[in-house]
Amino acid sequence: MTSTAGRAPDAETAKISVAQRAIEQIKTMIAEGELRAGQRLPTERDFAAQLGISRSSIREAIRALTILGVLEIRHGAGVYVTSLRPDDLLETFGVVAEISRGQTLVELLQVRRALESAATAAAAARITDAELAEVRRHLERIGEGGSVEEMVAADRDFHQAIVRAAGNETMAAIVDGLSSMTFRARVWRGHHSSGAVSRLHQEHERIYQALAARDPEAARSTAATHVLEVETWLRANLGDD
Amino acid sequence: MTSTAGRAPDAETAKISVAQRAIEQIKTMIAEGELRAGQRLPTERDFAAQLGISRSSIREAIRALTILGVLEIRHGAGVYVTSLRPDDLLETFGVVAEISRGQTLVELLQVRRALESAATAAAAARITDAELAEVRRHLERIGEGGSVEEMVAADRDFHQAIVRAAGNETMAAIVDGLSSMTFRARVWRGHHSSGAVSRLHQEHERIYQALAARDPEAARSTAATHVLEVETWLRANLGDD
DNA sequence: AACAGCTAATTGGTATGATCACTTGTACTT
DNA sequence: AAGTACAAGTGATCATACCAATTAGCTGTT
Repeated sequence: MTSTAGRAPDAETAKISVAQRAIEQIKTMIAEGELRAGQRLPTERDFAAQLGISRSSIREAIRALTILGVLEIRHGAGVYVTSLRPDDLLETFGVVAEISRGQTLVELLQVRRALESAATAAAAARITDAELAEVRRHLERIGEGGSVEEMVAADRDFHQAIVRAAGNETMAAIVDGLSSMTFRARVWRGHHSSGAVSRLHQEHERIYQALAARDPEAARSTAATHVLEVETWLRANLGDD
Repeated sequence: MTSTAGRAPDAETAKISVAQRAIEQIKTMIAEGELRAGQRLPTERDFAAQLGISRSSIREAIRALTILGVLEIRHGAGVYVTSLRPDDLLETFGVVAEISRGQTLVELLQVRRALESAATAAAAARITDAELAEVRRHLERIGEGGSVEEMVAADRDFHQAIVRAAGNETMAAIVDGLSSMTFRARVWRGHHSSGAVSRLHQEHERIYQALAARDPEAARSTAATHVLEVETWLRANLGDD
């Protein structure tokens, strides 16, 4: 993929489909700066003719790259290259979390543990008062109780605000994709039915205190502990799949 | 009939495209176990009729999910659900690394630093003698010199073997996608022209020693230092984009 | 009966053209 | 001058035909 794109045109690309080749061509155009962020592509009809393939094929290529967050389609207006920023490109990452089951969910949480603890530590070192206040607001939303949906949304916003404060958009996009809403809901429901919600509250509070104290090491360990709690819960409830 | 009648009058699925709805339906079928790993889907013609859409549309949906690593198409044989394992689902992750530039590359390295240091620490705690020997082999391949391509391949194999030894396939797949071959080549060429290759060698050696000593903390810090070295180099050479 | 090779049915891949739906710019109306 | 209506451009969907790869079944030989 990386290596074969630019080189030997015949050997590698001979057997793959027309649409696949079109995908590679467009990717190469972007990688080499021929197509830039925000730029408009030729119309489907023109582009198909230009590449010597049918409209069906170029459409498949365009849709594939749209799925990957590289292109954006505006009905009636044309096809454009996205901003190519991490949050565009990593949107599909969430699909993994959505359809993963069993052991893979545990593995995903381990990834989240590594990333979120690093991000929370970084956030502690550079978070602004305004950002910290926002984190506080989400924390209080969680404490207010309410429907599971509201709790889940507040929970996500809490962690998202922290990770964003770390100043690494790429990491934020990945962490965000790692935990789907349906999975978060499962965790909350599970903790609710077992009366363990207070434990989550405590952990959130500790994370906030570490951030407020601008203590990276405390932030790192409290964040890791929090994800680990979810991890442990999941291991004990894997039978539900 | 399939979509609008079956569920709530969702404002969500009202405006999205036919193909997009088909994608969601297939994903839901997989998430709910209606479609299992390795299972075969109806033929394009049957499936299209079943969902009440055209073959073109179902094809777009199928291709999109193929790109995401969820489905696998076998020409003449049918469409199948993949293993749904992380290495299938995260293959597209590499696209981000391929087309990223500038600041995003730095951010990607920071993600890699967090993940690879965690994975290397885990590997130190559980690596087998056989796995350690494999790591050693790749390390010696790097030391032997040779073409840049060979060095790059050996470098990738070295890190890959370590991350795999951590026992988390998901993390391994992500880390693997984080560093494209073209980027690795850039790093090696850059260090070669500045005579700093020996620094990379030293770092690799230290990582290996930490693994051989089964010392997780040493493994964590040596791995982090190594990625940080690349990170620092990149910051100083961002003008090349 | 067992096996090899060929044939035909099955199924995905591509192409084409028609038609629908959305966006945008422009000319017209008020 | 502002707003509206229209028309051109462009993506969305569909239907159909034909090409290409695979698979299963048949045929023929041994």
